[in-house]
Amino acid sequence: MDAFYASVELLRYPELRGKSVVIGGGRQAVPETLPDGSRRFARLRHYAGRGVVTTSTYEARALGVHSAMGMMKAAQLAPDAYLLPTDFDSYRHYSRLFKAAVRTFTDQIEDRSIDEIYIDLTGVAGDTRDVAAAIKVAVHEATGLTCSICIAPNKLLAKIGSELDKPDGLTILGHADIERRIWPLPARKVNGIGPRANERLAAIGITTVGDLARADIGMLQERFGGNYTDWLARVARGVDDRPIVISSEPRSMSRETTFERDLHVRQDRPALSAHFTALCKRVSEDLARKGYVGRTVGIKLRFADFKTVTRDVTLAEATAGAIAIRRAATECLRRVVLDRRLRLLGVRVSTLEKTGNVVAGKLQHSLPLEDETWTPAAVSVSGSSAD
DNA sequence: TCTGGGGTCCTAGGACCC
DNA sequence: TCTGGGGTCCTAGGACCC
Repeated sequence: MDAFYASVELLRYPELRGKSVVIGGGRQAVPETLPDGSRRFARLRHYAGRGVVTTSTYEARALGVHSAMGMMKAAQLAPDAYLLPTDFDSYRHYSRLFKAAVRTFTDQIEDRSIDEIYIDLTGVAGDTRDVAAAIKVAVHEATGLTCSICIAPNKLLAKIGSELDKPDGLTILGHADIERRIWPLPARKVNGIGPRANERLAAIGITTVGDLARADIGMLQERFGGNYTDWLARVARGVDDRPIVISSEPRSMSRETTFERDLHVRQDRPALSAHFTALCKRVSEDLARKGYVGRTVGIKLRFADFKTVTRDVTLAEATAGAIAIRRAATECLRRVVLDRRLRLLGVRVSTLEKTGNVVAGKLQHSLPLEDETWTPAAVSVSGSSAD
């Protein structure tokens, strides 16, 4: 889908069409409806606080505002841009609509994310370009939104190709097109070559897919190891034999929060404890709602210096209960030296098993849950805590 | 004025088992 | 008297994706 979240917002606020719009940040950007029915939108320049850009319209992108950019930086680049909060319920709604529209063509669909799918058109009758065009029409009729499609022999090429003609694109790529259309592209365009790999490749003079195709395999192996080199070599030739995976089970469920300010382990203990409990409850509810229990419970901490640590523990029995999760998460917490302020706290449950539908793990508020459990041993050891 | 939240997969070492 | 060759599970971290 093209600029999916932003496009969904423009359906609701058509007066913003053609303008720079940024979606993200915190909560306080809900448009206000005036007595005359017009709406007043927040402007990016007034934004203060933590948070990143979730997405932006093409107009804002032209000003250099991109996903994952800090909001403060975005505000410098595009102070006049309109600001909207994210509304995931709405995006999920349109996600279901567009996927249902595609499903009228085939059920051979791999669900990649809220706004992206792979479709196996092998068994679908008709010229593939016509089919793709018909899918685009169906998606637009169902949602009012445009998408970009690439028809290719595999997922690797389809993914790269779908971005060549955005928005509202329709691209056809065959193996014969690789040299002309894929090799000139930055290596970073390949799904799987991220910022880190891109940097390491650039350091040895490889910046395009074509560079990669011409690179000396032995040299790549020295730097990247065998498996990754094999993958890089296949990528450069457009080779990918991954199947379309039409169903899959979740591996983990988690919740995390970045605090509005970094919290001190002792001074802010009540707040931390409340966040911790709330996260455990939310994970518990998520598991129960979706019908899963999990055996491994983990925590994630991010310190003020952005260093991140995780700890996890595997239980004898799978659970979805908030109390059991909190108990296990507390055990994990005690294994971390808490000598710096915390920026983020997260709780995760993995090694999932399906239960069917189980009533949400009940939480007994009377138990030690609220407070006593946030007593990290390391803090006591450091000697500064009297309580 | 840096840097969200929800995921997946891979690697690597150690424990443990036969 | 330095000790094989499998295997699985657990834990921690990191890259990457949307």
